[in-house]
Amino acid sequence: MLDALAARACCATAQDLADELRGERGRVGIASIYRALELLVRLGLVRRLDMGDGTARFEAAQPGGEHHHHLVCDRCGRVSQFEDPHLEEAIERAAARVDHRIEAHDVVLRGTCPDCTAAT
Amino acid sequence: MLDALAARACCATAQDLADELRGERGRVGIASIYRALELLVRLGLVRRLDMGDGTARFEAAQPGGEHHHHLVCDRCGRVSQFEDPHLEEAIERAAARVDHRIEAHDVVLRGTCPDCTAAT
DNA sequence: GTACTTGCAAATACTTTGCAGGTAT
DNA sequence: ATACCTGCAAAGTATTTGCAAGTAC
Repeated sequence: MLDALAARACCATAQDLADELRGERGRVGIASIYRALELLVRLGLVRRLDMGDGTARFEAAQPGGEHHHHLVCDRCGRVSQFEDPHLEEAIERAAARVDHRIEAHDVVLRGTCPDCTAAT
Repeated sequence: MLDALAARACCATAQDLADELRGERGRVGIASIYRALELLVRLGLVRRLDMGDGTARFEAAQPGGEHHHHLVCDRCGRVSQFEDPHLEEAIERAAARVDHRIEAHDVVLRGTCPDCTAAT
């Protein structure tokens, strides 16, 4: 049940998840959402990420260490995703060069999405 | 005056800035900090960034488009910075490949800092 | 005086916590 | 009955906004 909520498209806010679950089952407290998410994050099944809009977003962790990064539209705020093995590799190398023991990384690209560019 | 507050080491929270300014001048409202920061961000002199701890951080933008990225310690929460031209280049290439018009990017590496590794 | 900035306090998120009631074992 | 999970409501943070007072021109 808890995994089911995380197994959706791309990153969702706690509110998104609450709305979706309220459609499927009856009453769902927002607190339960946060509690479940906290657990899942601790288990490494869900990643929590911030994209500068003050609200946390959550997304299911890919099984094979596989993961994507995010594009945020400055205009409409929409978040989409992309993958780039070459970038991934460059990050690995950068991570090896610093004196921290790196375990994870986040990349966010900000700009204007095609829709908003067209709507100008 | 406003620039002076942004011209500090690495990223600072609004609260940090308020504390610092209260030491220099007398009373400073937290609201003024946010108002000044909002203005500076809009002017492109300050960058706002989130590192997943729910509180926004601010840092002065480097003049020459020069910029660094961040390392966050999972243990102590300390934030440090690093630069990597090679990574920078890889990001540029990735940005060119997506269909958004990219104007900025953030990279955060998470892991354990040397101090915390030693303290284990 | 007019226009702009300021600090305080109230308002608004978003997230976490306390608690009483319900479910499962 | 015990232990756990839930929803609601209250508490806690971080940030924004309204407003009266202060400053600059």
